[in-house]
Amino acid sequence: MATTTTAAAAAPGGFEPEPLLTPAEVATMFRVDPKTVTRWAKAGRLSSIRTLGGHRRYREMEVRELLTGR
Amino acid sequence: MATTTTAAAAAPGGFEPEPLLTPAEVATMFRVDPKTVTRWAKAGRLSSIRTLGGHRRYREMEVRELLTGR
DNA sequence: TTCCAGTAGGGTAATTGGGGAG
DNA sequence: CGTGTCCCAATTACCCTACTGG
Repeated sequence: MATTTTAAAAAPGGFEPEPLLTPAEVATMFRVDPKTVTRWAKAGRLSSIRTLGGHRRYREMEVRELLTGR
Repeated sequence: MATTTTAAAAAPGGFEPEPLLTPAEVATMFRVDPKTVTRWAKAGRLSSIRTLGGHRRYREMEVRELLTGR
């Protein structure tokens, strides 16, 4: 496997899996409580993807942009 | 339009093989542990195809729909 | 055939969601 | 108005050993 630096492909169909972050990871990045991140998602300030069990996952790209000040 | 197959793998007998994903691939897409994907399959939340050795394979189409909130 | 990363199990600890009060 | 903390139930992550897939 020639995984250079941008290793992202996980599906053989040329399908690109999107990098996601857990609530705890986002909370750490913003230096807030995970509950606060959940509130942001509920308020629509932050888009979230749900696991089949109901847990939230956040787009790394979106979080990075918000951290960078957009 | 006789064969409107957009672009699919060839199969003897005009049979269309369905794109399948491994537990690790599905786990990466949802940002969860492969064991969690197995749990989803056992709970019936996600349909799975079993290999002759007992390993599970998942339909890429179904996984993508679940990811997109379908 | 051998090799080994990945998977299936089971069991237990850690996160998360949701509500609600401060 | 926004955040951190408490509760409980549900979901998920990590531990191990044995077997499968390419």
